[in-house]
Amino acid sequence: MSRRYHHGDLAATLVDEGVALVAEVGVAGFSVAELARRAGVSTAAPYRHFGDRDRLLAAVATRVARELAACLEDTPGEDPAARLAAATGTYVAFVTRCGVGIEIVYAPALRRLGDEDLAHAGRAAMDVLIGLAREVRPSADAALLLVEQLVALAHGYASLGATGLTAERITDEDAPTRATRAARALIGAAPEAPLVVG
Amino acid sequence: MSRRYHHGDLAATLVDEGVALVAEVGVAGFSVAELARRAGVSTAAPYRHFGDRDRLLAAVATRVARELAACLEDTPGEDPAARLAAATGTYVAFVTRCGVGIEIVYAPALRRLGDEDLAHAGRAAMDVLIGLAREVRPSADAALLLVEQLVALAHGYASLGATGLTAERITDEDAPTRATRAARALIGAAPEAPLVVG
DNA sequence: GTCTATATAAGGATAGAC
DNA sequence: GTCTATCCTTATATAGAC
Repeated sequence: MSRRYHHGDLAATLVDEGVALVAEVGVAGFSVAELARRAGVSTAAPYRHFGDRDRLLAAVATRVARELAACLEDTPGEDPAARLAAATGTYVAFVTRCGVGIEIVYAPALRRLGDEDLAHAGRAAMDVLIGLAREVRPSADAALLLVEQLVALAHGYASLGATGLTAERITDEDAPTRATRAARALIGAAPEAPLVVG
Repeated sequence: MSRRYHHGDLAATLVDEGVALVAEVGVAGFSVAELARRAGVSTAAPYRHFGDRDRLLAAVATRVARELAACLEDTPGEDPAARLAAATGTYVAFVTRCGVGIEIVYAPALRRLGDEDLAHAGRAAMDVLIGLAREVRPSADAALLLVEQLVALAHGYASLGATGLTAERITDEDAPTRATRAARALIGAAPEAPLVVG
């Protein structure tokens, strides 16, 4: 029996393994060579399916964004405010687990590609949060501002939790729980009217 | 007149240029080779002053942490709460300008070195924020929790501002201003009692 | 579609000359 | 203390065989 591997769909395998690779080494550590190694093919093989490194990474990013949107959508909660706070925690948990968040969609190298699928997936993920925010903030502008604040908060907790600023920690809660707590405070705070761009 | 450059203190020059290099290409883009090039010396020269790449980066990180502490200390404001909110904005402005924030102190590669100066500089920077927080939160635990939340928020705004999630932006304010606004909301929110680690 | 082999480039690090 | 020269590793990407 041959040790040779027949890939029915190497492209799909590469995206699957790519998500796992990013989860392990982060976006910075992503490399076509390492990905090929894990998929059990030569370093040249991926280039038959994706023109270059960035297009392959964009495909991985699209998959990640879709999984993120699905996670956010599944977040439970008793009322809209609770769901939104919990979704912030879900976001942190997702980034902790997957090594990357929504910022991959806006990575300069990938933006340059103008990938439609990627842009759409990124927008879909944000739309989940915006939908929840609209239920706790009357105006559309206030809802967007709140989402911006919560995403910043979540992104920060995800980064700090990973690198370990938590040497300063004062509780035994994990990063997602602490992010949820902070989100609750922010959601509960009285909204200031944002300036609308003229 | 000789084109030859005599460095009275190459070590100091390397740290100076290292800060500028990190500001330009980020921590990920930091390289001894590029730094040597900018200092006008061979790629071997830095290794006479710093054992390896990480020790050189640690020296740069220490300098960055000290500059950050100085920036935070200089933040003006009418009262403690206003100063703390403004300091959050200052942090975002610093990271935008210097390409890195307090997380460099906790980078795994550098933590492994156990560099005393670096650890001290990092703690000093955080102590500025903790000092301000203690003026707006009665308990030490609540103050630490608030600092954690504000640093997460600042870190998130700095990252998103850089990568451009601001495609979603609804105001014409810059990232530091928006971070200050969010910080104000968080500081104004009623503190929840944090769990103390047993 | 996949492989082998190769061109090209960058970086970390060391040995030994000066 | 600094340079030149070199080695080793890693990665992107392509050409041509199978």
